[in-house]
Amino acid sequence: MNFSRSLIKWYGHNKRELPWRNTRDAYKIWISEIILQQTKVKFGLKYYLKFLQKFPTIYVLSDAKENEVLKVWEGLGYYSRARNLHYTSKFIVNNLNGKFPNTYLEILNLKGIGPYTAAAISSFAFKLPFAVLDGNVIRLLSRYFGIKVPFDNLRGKKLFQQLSQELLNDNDPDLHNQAIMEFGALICKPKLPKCDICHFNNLCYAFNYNLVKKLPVKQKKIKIKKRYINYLIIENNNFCFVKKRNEGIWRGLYEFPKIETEDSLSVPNSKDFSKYLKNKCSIIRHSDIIIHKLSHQHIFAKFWHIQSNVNQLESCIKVRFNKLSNYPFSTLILNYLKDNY
DNA sequence: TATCCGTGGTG
DNA sequence: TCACCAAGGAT
Repeated sequence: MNFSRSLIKWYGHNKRELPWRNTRDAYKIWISEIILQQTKVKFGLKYYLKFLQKFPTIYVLSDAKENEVLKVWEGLGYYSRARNLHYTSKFIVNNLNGKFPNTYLEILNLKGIGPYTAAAISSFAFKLPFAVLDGNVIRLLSRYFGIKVPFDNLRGKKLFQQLSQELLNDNDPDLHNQAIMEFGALICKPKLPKCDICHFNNLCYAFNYNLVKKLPVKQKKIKIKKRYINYLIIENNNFCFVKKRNEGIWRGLYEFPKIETEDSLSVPNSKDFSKYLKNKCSIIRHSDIIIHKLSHQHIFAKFWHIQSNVNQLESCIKVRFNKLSNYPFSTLILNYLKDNY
């Protein structure tokens, strides 16, 4: 039995029951694949169920407001996925008569869909012979074949993609792709892989040469920036002010007006405050420093509660405290609101 | 092409 | 505690 057949047989006996595996509906498969990008299955599952409940068809999604889509996505991270999903739903409804494209290249051309997702949808929804290459596949191939080429550069990616495609079972590309990813997720794991019960250990290069912990090889290291942000919760009776982010991290989400400083979180000086508060105001209290860690930056945040009589703020909207939950916020702000209101 | 984009789990 | 990583893609 060849590599692919063995994987598919293992998959048949060991797979997890997941809702997107019981459908050929390209819309549902698309949603699941976008949600699962850089996201653990267990975490993404609840968002998948919530998303399809709220947006059961591509038409419902295309009719929604961006705020609604981001609200459902709230807490999941990588919010451009939600914005692109929304954009592409409109594109398909308006230009493709609501019919999800059924060729690899057409799918690949959709916004938010790259090589991995195009191969996944092509194979799962249409049984087209395109091999997926994700973190699971890279790890498995790297170990099994003893590939020491770093995967996080163009040469490495091409090498792994080609190998992945060569191994593909053209008769069952859908099962093959599911199986190889599931095997990577459950057996050939990043840490403490289950080599003792692995069907392939006798033929696995890394296992035989004690290189399991060294493979795959990653070249680059990420650099982490530090940022210092004071959020101003400006209260006027039952109202406060928020504004929509238009760039950078958390684009499309809402936040309180803020004062960002360079080196540390000092008390904002009166000049900074007066930019926002021309009328009388008083600081009621402030939070401790909250450290919010993201993949590329550590944010040191402080929330300032300010009593004021201002009725409008530039580029801000005025929102009742009990209506804040209608707007999408970052997890950083969400956690703070949850603990303090 | 290097960097940016989130959050939570893991050992 | 902390570095690493997850069904990656856009710019």
